[in-house]
Amino acid sequence: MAASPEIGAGAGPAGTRSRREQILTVAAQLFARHGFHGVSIADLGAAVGVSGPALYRHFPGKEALLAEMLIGISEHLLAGGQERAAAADDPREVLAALIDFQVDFALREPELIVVQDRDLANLPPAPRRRVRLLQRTYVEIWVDTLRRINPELTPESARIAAHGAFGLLNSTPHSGTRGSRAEVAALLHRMAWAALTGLAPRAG
Amino acid sequence: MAASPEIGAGAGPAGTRSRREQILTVAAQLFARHGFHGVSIADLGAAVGVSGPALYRHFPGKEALLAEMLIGISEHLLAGGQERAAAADDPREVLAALIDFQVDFALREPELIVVQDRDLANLPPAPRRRVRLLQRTYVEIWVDTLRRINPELTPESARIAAHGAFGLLNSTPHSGTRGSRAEVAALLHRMAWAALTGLAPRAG
DNA sequence: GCGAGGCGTTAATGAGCGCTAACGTGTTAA
DNA sequence: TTAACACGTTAGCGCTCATTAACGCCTCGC
Repeated sequence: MAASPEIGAGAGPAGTRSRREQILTVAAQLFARHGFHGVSIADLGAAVGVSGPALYRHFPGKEALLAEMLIGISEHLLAGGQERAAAADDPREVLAALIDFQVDFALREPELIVVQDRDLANLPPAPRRRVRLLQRTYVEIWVDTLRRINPELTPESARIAAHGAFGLLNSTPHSGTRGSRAEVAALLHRMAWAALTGLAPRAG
Repeated sequence: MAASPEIGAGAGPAGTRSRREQILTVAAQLFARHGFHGVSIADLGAAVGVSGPALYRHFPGKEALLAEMLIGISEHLLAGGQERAAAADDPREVLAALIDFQVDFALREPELIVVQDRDLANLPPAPRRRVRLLQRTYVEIWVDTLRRINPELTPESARIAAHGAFGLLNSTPHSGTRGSRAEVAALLHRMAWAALTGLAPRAG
């Protein structure tokens, strides 16, 4: 229900904030369940209590709505990643903070996780490039951190490992999140940590 | 390019095999790139060199095509999982074989991985239930194996861990698979192994 | 030789969709 | 008071799409 206040808070008069965010939140849920093409403008309007074309008072079009959503997600993740990367010197501390951040996001906003990688292809070229750039930059934070921990790791391997960690941490939409939030978070954190630090050549 | 011969080889006269499989293979690629609703029957026909409604000679409809594809994937995975589970007594051996099997599939057929979890929602209720059941059964193989290795693991945790491992191993479509097939496979295998066996309470 | 059926074609139908147009209403500011 | 504007409404346009209809080959078994 409650989205992070940062995400999707674009420019605009103060009075429109609420409705815009309501639409974005509901759109994320519907897109996550039925896919971008599986949700019509009419569905979207009905879900927020208005009907159909009223959405054009808030967004120039359906694709623009998706664009704002996905760009908001990527910017949020990148900002969080940069913040964590700058907050500590020890790369192992940074990695732990990055994992915490990602698992927290994945548990709090599973719909956004789903939409982000499923409907990226439905974006017009310009915003798609923007999202891809933001995502790449975010991944690079993880890659750099991994290679500071283990300098023998090639960039290729580090990138594959980072994507693997995202897949692991972003598996929350698949497992239903029945257990207690904190327990699931701890479990996923330990798994990701083991997966990423198990990369170092074994001592034994 | 080359799909596992088992997948999608349904019943039918020998002469139709080739075309049906060609359609299924091409459909997987297009669905993976553009999503089920983003690919029209005309696109699909064009991609195999025929035009439009010719597909109705081989499938009763677009959704039926998707159904056959997804059911084929789930059956293939389940069969492979059952085979590995029966091939060894030591649960650690079984787990290693399961990981091998999954990573091999994920590297060989990344499009199927993508379509399976993205377009499950576009299936009619009946085949969707079937796919879900097959998937659940496959997951249970992993859950059982994990709990045989570590009896203190609760079913809930084991299920979350299994889904996490799938997310990790199925991350291949995101990382582009540039490196050598064998190296990537080894890396993902080590990560999954570390993530899943790191669940045991540490000895130290 | 010939009927049956596998496999393809083009044309048409009907539904759903994104989006625009035209219009109504309440609040706000000069 | 009234003009501007934010925010809704319903109709309708134009397009795409899945599906069906009607028809034409080519290749068999007889």
